[in-house]
Amino acid sequence: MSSTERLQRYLADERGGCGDDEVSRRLAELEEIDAAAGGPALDEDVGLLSALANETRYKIIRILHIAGEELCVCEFAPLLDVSDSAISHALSQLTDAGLITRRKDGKWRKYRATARANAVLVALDGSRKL
Amino acid sequence: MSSTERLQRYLADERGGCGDDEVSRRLAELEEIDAAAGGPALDEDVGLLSALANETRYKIIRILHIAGEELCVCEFAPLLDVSDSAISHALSQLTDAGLITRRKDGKWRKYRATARANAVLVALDGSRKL
DNA sequence: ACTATGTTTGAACAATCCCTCAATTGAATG
DNA sequence: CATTCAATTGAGGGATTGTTCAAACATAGT
Repeated sequence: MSSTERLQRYLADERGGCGDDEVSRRLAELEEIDAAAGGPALDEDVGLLSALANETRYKIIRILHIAGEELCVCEFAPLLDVSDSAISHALSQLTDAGLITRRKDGKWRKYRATARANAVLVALDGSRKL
Repeated sequence: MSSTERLQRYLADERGGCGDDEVSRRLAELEEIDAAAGGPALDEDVGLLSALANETRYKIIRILHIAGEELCVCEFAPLLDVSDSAISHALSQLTDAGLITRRKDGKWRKYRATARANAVLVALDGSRKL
């Protein structure tokens, strides 16, 4: 129980409760929050955020989001200052994360941002300060 | 102009335009998209996403989001299986990214998720498939 | 002042990431 | 079938990250 000793002192200090029932009640609340926070969505969300947390990949998503339609790799490659290989690696990661979908059209490959990708960008744009 | 040769072939192949005006028009569109995608928001967004793209830091934000109120470090530390030092490093990065705010209360430190943090989590929750 | 406790900071190191290069696949065309 | 071009894949290595440990700082109580 060493991990809760500090919490017990905190509850005694800052919240009225000095009794064991107050401590255990708050502990139960926190456990419940923890259970809700640690669901299966955690790994998927962290994977998605990791995929977006890179300038090259973020820029690809942003370009596809602004375009509002599917784009050929050859269309946005000139806008990124990395090799075609790096772009392909980036597209693979974005696909795995559920942020883009791929369509084959002859020898060209076209990519489109998913609704999930658009939702995250809209949230970022909508919460920007000033 | 070697970077646009492939694009020229693509436009000739897939879109009717074989003329230079068609190519330059599409190029202008893509340049405009690029300019919009590469604004000053890029670095800030990537920084924010990088801060969230880690299990420890994501879980802290998720806990604060669910709690809906400020929490003392000592309250959520027991829910994370890393050292206090790691938690403090995580809180520092989250603060720098604008995802949490800090308040001193005696010897305790209390943290709260920002509106921006909540907006991103809501977008993630709202776009989850089934 | 001294001590105890909560939190932060800096150094250090393993683990991971992100790029380039080289080779490969897949599709269209001569 | 050979060639050409678009895109992908895998290996390799330098850069970055995420954690722990030890030490320091800050606040409250004795």
